[in-house]
Amino acid sequence: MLDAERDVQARLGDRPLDFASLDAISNVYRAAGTIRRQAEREVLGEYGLSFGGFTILWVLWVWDEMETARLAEECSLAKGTLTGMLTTLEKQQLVTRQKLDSDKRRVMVSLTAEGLRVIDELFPKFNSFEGDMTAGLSVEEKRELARLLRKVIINARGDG
Amino acid sequence: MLDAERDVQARLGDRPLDFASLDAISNVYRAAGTIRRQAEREVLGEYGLSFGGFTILWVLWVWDEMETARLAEECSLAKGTLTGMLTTLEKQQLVTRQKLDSDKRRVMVSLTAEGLRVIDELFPKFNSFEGDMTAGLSVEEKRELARLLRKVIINARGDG
DNA sequence: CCAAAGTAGTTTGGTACCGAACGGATTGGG
DNA sequence: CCCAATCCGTTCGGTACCAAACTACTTTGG
Repeated sequence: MLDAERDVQARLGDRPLDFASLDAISNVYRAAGTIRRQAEREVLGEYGLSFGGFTILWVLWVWDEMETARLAEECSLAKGTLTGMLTTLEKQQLVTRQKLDSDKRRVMVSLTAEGLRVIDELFPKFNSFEGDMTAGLSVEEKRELARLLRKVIINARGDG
Repeated sequence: MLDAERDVQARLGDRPLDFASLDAISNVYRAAGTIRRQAEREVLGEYGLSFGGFTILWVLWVWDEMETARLAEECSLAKGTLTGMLTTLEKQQLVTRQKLDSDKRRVMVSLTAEGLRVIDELFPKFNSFEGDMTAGLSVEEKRELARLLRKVIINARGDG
């Protein structure tokens, strides 16, 4: 148990709360925040990328190009947020925007050659960092972790 | 499998990457982001609280009062960030700051009566939301999820 | 046709959040 | 003592992020 979990138990253990859900969801946050900061410091900082910016490059790497609406969805960002981040990435010359001929409201985003070079070099480093973050877990445990989180994600999306 | 996971596999499956770690860590983020937004919309919004602000109130609820350095650590925030958020919470009259007599650089933070009232009313709602987010998981699975995340958290802290 | 409704991305205003620089308070070696 | 190093919280400059208002474009119904 983490110190925090123990203290919560000591302080609130007599209340009619759902502690199993509490610990699970609290730890999702603790994990995400801690990993994010660690990633920005150890891996992304030297490339001048935020975690969000990295995610955009990664998504474009996997899918080649994508319209902004879908990209915002994939990156779990509000569309207004994505606009700003794409502007930042455009200034860094890592992505380009192009209006669609078929519908001039829409915008297609893709990696530049430099963007491709960066994510090609960076992603293996990031993946190795992911390995470090899951050190001590067996492959089966990693899969189980991914599986359980998948259920949580679907629940969270469902009510949206 | 989530669509995103499937597409990654299709696109990068032939590369020498650690996919078990990739899926596990990616899903930690997806889950955290999705839950956070959902929580702010469904539970915290009506109280005018951000997720971070709520976390501060929650920590103070469990520990009664806390110095800023420890509070920042518990909430996974940079100390500069905490200063701003405490100012917001002070304006909302939910917390108070008090310099220590023994060391005038230090600041003790505690809930106001109103802050206590709010978190007392809000936390059960939030805990019920946590239950919704883990619907479909057995108690054992929730514990397993918390356990696996705990290992990740410790790894992430360790290198810091 | 064309106006009204709908859709897509951007702009805006505000909070959250970080790292680095700052300034007051404390502590320790000489 | 004393001042230099250290320690704390705050301030500062900048990005990330959201929701809501806005603008430009497309679709639809009469």
